Amino acid sequence: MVKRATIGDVAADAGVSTATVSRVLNGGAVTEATATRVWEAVARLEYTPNALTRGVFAGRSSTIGVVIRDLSSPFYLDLIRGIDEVAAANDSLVMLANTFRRVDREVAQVRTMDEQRVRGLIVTTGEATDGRTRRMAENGTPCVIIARSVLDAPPGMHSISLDNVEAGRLMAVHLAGCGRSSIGVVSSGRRTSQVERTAGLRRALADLGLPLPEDAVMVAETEDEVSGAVDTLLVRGRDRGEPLDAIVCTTGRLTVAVHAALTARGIAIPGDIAFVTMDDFPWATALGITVIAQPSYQMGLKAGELVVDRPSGPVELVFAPTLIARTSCGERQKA
Amino acid sequence: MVKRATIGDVAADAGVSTATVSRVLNGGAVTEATATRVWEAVARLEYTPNALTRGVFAGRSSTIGVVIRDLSSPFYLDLIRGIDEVAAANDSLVMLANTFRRVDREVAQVRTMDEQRVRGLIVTTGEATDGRTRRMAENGTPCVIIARSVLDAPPGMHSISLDNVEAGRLMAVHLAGCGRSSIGVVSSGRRTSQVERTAGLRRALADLGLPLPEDAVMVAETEDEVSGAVDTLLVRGRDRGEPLDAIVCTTGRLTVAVHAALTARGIAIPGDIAFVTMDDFPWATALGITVIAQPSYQMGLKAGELVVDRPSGPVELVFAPTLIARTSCGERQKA
DNA sequence: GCTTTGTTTGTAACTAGTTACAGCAACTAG
DNA sequence: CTAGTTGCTGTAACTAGTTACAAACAAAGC
Repeated sequence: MVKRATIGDVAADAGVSTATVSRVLNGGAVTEATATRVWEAVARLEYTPNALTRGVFAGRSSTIGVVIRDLSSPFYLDLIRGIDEVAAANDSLVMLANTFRRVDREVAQVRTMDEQRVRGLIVTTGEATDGRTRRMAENGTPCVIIARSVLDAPPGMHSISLDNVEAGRLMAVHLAGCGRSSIGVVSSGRRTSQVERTAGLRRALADLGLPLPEDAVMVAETEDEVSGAVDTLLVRGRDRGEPLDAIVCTTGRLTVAVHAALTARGIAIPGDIAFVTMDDFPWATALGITVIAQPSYQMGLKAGELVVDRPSGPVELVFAPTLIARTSCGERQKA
Repeated sequence: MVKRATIGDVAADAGVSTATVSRVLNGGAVTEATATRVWEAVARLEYTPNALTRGVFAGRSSTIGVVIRDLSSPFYLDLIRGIDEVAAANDSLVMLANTFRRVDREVAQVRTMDEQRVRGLIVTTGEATDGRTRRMAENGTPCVIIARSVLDAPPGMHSISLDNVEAGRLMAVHLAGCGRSSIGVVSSGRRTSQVERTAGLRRALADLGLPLPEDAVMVAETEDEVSGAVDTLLVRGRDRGEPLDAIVCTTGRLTVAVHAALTARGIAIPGDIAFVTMDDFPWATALGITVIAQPSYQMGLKAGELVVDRPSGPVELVFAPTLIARTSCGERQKA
């Protein structure tokens, strides 16, 4: 095992002090002749500076920490790509952690990010680590909370989310416009984003004279629970005397499962039932699925910028969703 | 901005030396009474140890570096999930970088990983950084090359890849079994994995008495080039007097584009043309697309283990592909 | 009571860098 | 010919930890 060259080795090889080598590397005042000798030594010894040591002195590392709830979701992938774009433009790297939707892992990962003295932290959604992220912000580490708005955020603590109420409204208006009136909802849980989307949907539906009964909303935590949830929705609609003519899914994570549950029952989309879901994905075009898209890449870009630019106050950014109409709600197609 | 507590602050608060605090934190010989006082001081000051400083002393950081060519690919996402799993089990984190398929970015990112003194590096495919990864391996940083086999690997340099020839063979046997004989291939480029898949396909096809002409293979570097490539393939088949009855795609990255090109021309799958592609994906079931799956999650797991376990010699792992038959090649469906 | 032994703790050197400050040479000005 | 300014470089202190070594202390054995 070959030992790596240190700044001391370079200094000895070039016949100067470590201070001079440091100045050459970081652009201080040095003679051209000295600089040349140092650069030659750097090349000769294949010297690679130690970012850890630099970080110790600077008080923080140059990497951006990202804690993701669920890496399998395309939304998060695009978000990461946005963050990574900003990181690359700032000679930074992304330190990534996946919590697999588990609270204990979220706590551990955020703690580790703090220990790593990341230059900024981007978390989704960080309910369990609110205390630590606040403290990190106070310690000078900008924290960006994705998909949750933060009450009384201290300086350096920011939030980026989607206008979920508007997302629900877009779905309602679109479905009503397609002549649907009996709607069932599959939601993934009780976190704010899910609740807001359902609330937005319900409110807009009511405004259109189409009330959404409480029992027309089913929660499915995992993909396995989706099939049963869809069944229940179908039965309840029939019992109510208003057989379902539309299903809304409030999370992109369950789109595949809901679609599969519908087709497995021989239900035609949109012939029998209309289908709208959250988050655009590459295959949606081929499948003709109408979706509410989040500008996930742009959200990642903004999150990265908040970390890099370090605005002094707390920043709260709410992005607008857009409906991408395809054929799954029985839309009239253009020729 | 509140300054973070250091080990010195904890020592002062507990009335002991920094050495004792360090021993309490890392499990050295200390009196129970002392340990209690130190832990109380840690809690009181909300002390979070600095992983950078620890890394400086240890000579390396505790994070695993991962350089990915293209984060949009589902194959890489599963790979990362596998690596992340191992990292989490070892109190480690994943430091991620995306090269966006650009060589200059790959060089920069691998260099940065080296500067970060990552505990191990996992790269796809790292052709441009072969020299540096070899040196890193010699410096004691295990490097795992994904999707490329490494010649004369030094100790600590490993490779994980798919049996690409076998993947091609599986496609050939399956298509022949479905009665297809005139096959066109869309490939994504000239890198080894692509070439091997095509070669495996061609060899197996020849063994079955179905030669694959050179001009039945088209390269499409990007999604935009796919439509034209498919056109060319179709025309050439017709000109040859053997209209295409199957299209093979040798990369998961272009599956959507090839599928879209086919359906845009009103071509029925599998009625007019059979379709097989690489890499399984969630929607493949709904769409009935037959694929060659890579055990990407397992590959990530193994990559992570190679970094954590640091086997002494070079390790070369080749994984077997599996064909997942659905309906896109005109397979007989089970009742 | 003195030596031996073992446990606990502190001092100081070490990791690999950065930087404040001082020193020294060279050049210009008076 | 001296004084002042400027520019380059080295010394040493600093970042926040870890650890080798020595010292202090108590308990046990003789």
